[in-house]
Amino acid sequence: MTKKLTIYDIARLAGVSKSTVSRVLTNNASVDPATAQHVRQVMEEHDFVPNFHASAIKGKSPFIGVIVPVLSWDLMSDLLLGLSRAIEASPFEIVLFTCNPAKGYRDILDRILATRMTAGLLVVPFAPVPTELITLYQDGMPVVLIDIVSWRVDLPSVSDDNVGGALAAVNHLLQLGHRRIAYVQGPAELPCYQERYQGYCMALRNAGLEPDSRLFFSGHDLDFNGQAAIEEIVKLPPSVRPTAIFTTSDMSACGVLTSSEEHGIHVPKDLALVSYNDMHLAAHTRPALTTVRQPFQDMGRRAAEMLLSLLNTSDSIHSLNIELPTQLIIRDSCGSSLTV
Amino acid sequence: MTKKLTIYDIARLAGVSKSTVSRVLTNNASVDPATAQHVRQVMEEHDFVPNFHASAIKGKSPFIGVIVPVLSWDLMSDLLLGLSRAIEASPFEIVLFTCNPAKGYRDILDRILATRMTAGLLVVPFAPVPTELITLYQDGMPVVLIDIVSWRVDLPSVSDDNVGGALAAVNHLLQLGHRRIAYVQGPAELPCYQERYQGYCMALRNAGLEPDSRLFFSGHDLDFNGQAAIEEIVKLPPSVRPTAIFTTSDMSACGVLTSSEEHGIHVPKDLALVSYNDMHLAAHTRPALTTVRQPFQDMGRRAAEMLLSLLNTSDSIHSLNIELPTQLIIRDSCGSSLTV
DNA sequence: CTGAAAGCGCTTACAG
DNA sequence: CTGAAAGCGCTTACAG
Repeated sequence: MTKKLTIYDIARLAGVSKSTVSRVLTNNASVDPATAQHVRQVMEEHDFVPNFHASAIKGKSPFIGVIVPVLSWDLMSDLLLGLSRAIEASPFEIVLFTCNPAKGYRDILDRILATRMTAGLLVVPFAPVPTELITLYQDGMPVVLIDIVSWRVDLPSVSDDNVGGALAAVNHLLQLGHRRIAYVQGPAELPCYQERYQGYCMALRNAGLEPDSRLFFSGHDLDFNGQAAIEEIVKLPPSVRPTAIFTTSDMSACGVLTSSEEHGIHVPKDLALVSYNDMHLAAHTRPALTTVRQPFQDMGRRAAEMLLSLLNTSDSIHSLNIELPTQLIIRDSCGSSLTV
Repeated sequence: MTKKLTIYDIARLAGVSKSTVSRVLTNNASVDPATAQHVRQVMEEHDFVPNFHASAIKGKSPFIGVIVPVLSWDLMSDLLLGLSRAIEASPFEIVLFTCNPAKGYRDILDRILATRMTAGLLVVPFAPVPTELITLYQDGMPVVLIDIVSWRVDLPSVSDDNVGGALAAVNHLLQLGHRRIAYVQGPAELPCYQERYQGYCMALRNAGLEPDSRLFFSGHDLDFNGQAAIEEIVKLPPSVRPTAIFTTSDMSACGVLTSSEEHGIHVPKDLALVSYNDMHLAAHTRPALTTVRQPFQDMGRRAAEMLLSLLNTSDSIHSLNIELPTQLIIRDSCGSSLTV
């Protein structure tokens, strides 16, 4: 194994002291531009890369911690993709922590806190943000939340516009002439669903309509939700039966599709459907889903950029909160092309 | 910020020297069981976690590097999931490197090599395994390949059974009575496709059939592939036209589905379809795909376990190669339930 | 089995 | 602007 060079070797080769080499490495102290240039060249020639761990022990860590819940959701990869692209271009590396939602992130935060392992943290919270994280932030560790659930907390964050997304979705159905639009959501305790419901109500009211509680469906199991909604809907008297349905997640939409098929209900002819997420599968269901695209890749990128800037400026910027717009992707399930 | 404890503090609290504390930390030297127990208890009481970076500078790194190509493929998350579960239970953390396939992994490997940043490496190769990696391994850095492309190289690896998977897929179609089975694959230079083709041929020959070159389709763009195959197939004279099609990736199957629909070809009635991968969307297309499930989560887990054991035994185990079985998931696209 | 001491590769006041 | 020196928190021969 080729002997590893140290700053001492570089110092010797460049004819300076290792203090100077270290200074050009951290470039936070004044070094004569000419010597700096020379040192840099020597490092280049010898493919010198400083030992991360040695730097980290006194200086700052070269790692950015990324804490995500379930990796098995395809949109999580989009998020990781966006964020890793942004970090790739920086001198930092990504340390990935997956968090068993059941266990919570206390363990992980303790470890990070105790070991000063990371310079900053990018976290995708899946439960109310724990006070440990806030403490950590107040103590000087830069943290940026990628908040897809919309937990409100006084920390820098990137989120997406749930109200606006739902508004656009329901407006689209209204424009197609639908008046009775059912609403299906996941666990009611999650703020993102509350916000999407707000958007739904707002759209209806703007059109002079009132939400009908018989058309409201909520439940924990997304997969199952949509199916359950259809089971209820078919029992409704024709006069109150919806002609359209807004599912606040694509998994629910899949349930709606499955169950509709079983009941001989044709989507979109008999029932128009607009969904939420734009998971990869949304383009491949039959009919393909008209759905609100959440900008996960962008959210990842923006969050990483925010963290990187927090890392660069020693003065702690006050809590930034960026909310990214969503986009309605029109495919086949809403029957846009049909006359309703 | 609560003052960080060091082994010196623990030593003082436990009434021993920091050498002893360090020894129980690394537990690779003889320490009196009673004192070890006592020290451990003191650490426990004070929530002591050693500084990773400090350990890493002399001892071994607490990081396992994971190098993956595109994160945007949903099965990649399954892989990460399996591997992170296994590593979670260990004292190691995951450092994630995403590799722009265009750039290749030379840069990354150089960095890892130069900085001794990781104790071991889990890599998902997307291009022929570079010699740097082999050198790294020979120089003592444990490496395990998660080889979904089936690059053959003398390194510990976990892969899946391409020949067997294809064999099962085509056998299933043969059992349903199909005699003319088309074959669609991705880039021919990838060994995994060559192996799947072997399985395809093997199944046909076992049934006394010969592969027909007019039913062979290969191309780089998976998405497009399936569509292109259908375009060709419809031009074929009825006598040679296939009654079934085996696509070696789910993306191609999506293309087949789309294009079939356009041509009024009903899957599975007019054309039975068996695919490969079992991506998440496979269950949600219409018809849902009968497809060969690749055991990505298991592959991740097994690879991590192998690496962990490599990390524990100082004597380098000779190149282990595990090949995991695939499983044919029967859904609707093959028309199992129909009489052909 | 255990301490005192030297050292890992880097950073950072402290002088100049 | 730059060196010599002390130090980060841990590990590991070296004695005992």
